[in-house]
Amino acid sequence: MIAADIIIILNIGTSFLRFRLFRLLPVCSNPSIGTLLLLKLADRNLPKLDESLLTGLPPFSRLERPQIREILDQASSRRYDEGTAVFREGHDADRFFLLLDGYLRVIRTTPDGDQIIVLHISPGQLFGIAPALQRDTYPATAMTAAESIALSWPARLWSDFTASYDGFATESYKTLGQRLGQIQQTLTEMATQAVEKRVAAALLRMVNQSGRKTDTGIEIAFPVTRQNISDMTGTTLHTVSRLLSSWEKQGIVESTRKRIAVTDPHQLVLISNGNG
Amino acid sequence: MIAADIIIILNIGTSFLRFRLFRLLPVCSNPSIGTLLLLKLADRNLPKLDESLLTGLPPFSRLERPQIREILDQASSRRYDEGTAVFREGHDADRFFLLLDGYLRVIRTTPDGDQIIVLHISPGQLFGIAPALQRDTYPATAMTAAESIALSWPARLWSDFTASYDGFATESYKTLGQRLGQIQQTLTEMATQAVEKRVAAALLRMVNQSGRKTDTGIEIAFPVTRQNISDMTGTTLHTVSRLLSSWEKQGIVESTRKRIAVTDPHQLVLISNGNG
DNA sequence: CGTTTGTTTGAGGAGCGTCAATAAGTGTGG
DNA sequence: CCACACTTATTGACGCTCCTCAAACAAACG
Repeated sequence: MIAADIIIILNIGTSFLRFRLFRLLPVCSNPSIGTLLLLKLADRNLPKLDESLLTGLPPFSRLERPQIREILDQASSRRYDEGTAVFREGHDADRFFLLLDGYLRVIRTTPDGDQIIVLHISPGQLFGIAPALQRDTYPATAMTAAESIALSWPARLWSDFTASYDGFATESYKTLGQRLGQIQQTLTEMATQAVEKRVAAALLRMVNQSGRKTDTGIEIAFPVTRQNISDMTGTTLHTVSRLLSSWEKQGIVESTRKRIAVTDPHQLVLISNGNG
Repeated sequence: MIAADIIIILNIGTSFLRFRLFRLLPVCSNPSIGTLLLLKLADRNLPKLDESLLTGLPPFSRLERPQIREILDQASSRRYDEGTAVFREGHDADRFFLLLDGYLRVIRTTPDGDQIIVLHISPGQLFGIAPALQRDTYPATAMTAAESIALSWPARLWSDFTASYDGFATESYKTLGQRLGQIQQTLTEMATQAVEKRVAAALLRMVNQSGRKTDTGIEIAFPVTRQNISDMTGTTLHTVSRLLSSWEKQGIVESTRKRIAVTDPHQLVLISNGNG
């Protein structure tokens, strides 16, 4: 599979690569050696980015190709290794971003060092849109959960974009609204549900947002540690480990180091609803 | 004091009343018999609402009087008794609102009946701005914590407002951003801090947002029950009651039924920071 | 003056965090 | 290729917070 990808890429060249990356975006991204090669290219901005990169995405869906061309010409693209920060809480919010490939965690840190994961960002989503909310600093840190590539624009372009491009503002605020709803959802869970339900719900959320099928079940498409899950649910890695062990014995999940697959999602839904 | 208010109102008539309500808005609203009388008037829409009602408020601060006149002419005003819902979670988001006087709680309810208070809304703030985020239903319930009065407009006007009035969109999204930040703050607290700190922080937030000075300390300007506080902090009314009792013995707070005053805010800050 | 709503306080126990020790997997350098 | 450091995961023992259950009291309200 991987070998085939490489050969195709080398033979057909960059135009196919662009198509391939584009094709991957709307569905769940499946980073392979193929896309990673493209990432290297995009990293240097060598090939002009293709319009098809953005055509399917909500903020740009109503735009014509020339407009998308304008937008892309003003974008910088960059690759980030796993575990690096795209921007940090409190820093000047001078750019806004679009995740092309990979996965991000949005993280807040407390004064005494505890951190919690507020939400995850999947390919195709805008992030770091503090400028849209008239903030001059980012309210949270964006950290890559896997190797990622993102476009970015200077913050001052936000007002140009919303003014010039029909539907850009509309669609952007729509995703913002969804994100707000999601955080509220997490908040109520955190406040009312027992740890077991919260962990089950967190797993389900990741699986729904970025699950990919394997032969035995659905696996989360980016590396996750027990510690990560405890940061999402406000508990400790020990408790998460115990829960996962017990679920593995019951045949609900399978997991190895940094990899978790859900084999019986239905059962997990039952647990998250309290009928465990 | 109250008697004086009534006399003044009856003598001077409605034009002064409007001024009075306006004057109260930018600072902390101090609902008295005087404003309540006005509320009755506004309730029936009898006197045309005065432009000065909106002049000081962020979303309208950059507008000229004729523009504000236009906006007001399209508004409905209504009074709500304490404990009634302005709108409910899941209902059609057909209007957006501005709180003129009173206090609101934004509440989410879980399937099994638990509810949590996501945030409070103070006079002068927009709320129910689901239309701005392209939502067709409200994501939460808005319930009055005290007798309140609010203006509202049909959702379809939102796009008109943002298009026609300079700074309206900017300022609205700014408050939205602040609100998002506040929810994230609450989320991290909920996930990382012990109950005692969360309750202390919740008290401080209410005091900062809507505290009014009394001779012994600063009191929260709207009715709050132990149950309410437990809904904000994800605990039980019993635990809150125990905490308040203990703080009262230490001289940090004073409280009677539905009324809480903080007499030693500094001490409360220490507790919320973990140096209790 | 009875009813409703809000508050206080106690007793008991479970959930889950803390402490601790070990093991398994991963990457690095010689 | 092995030795070593480091990260991640597992599991047990212990005990403190804080929830649950229960009962009585106080304030508001018609």
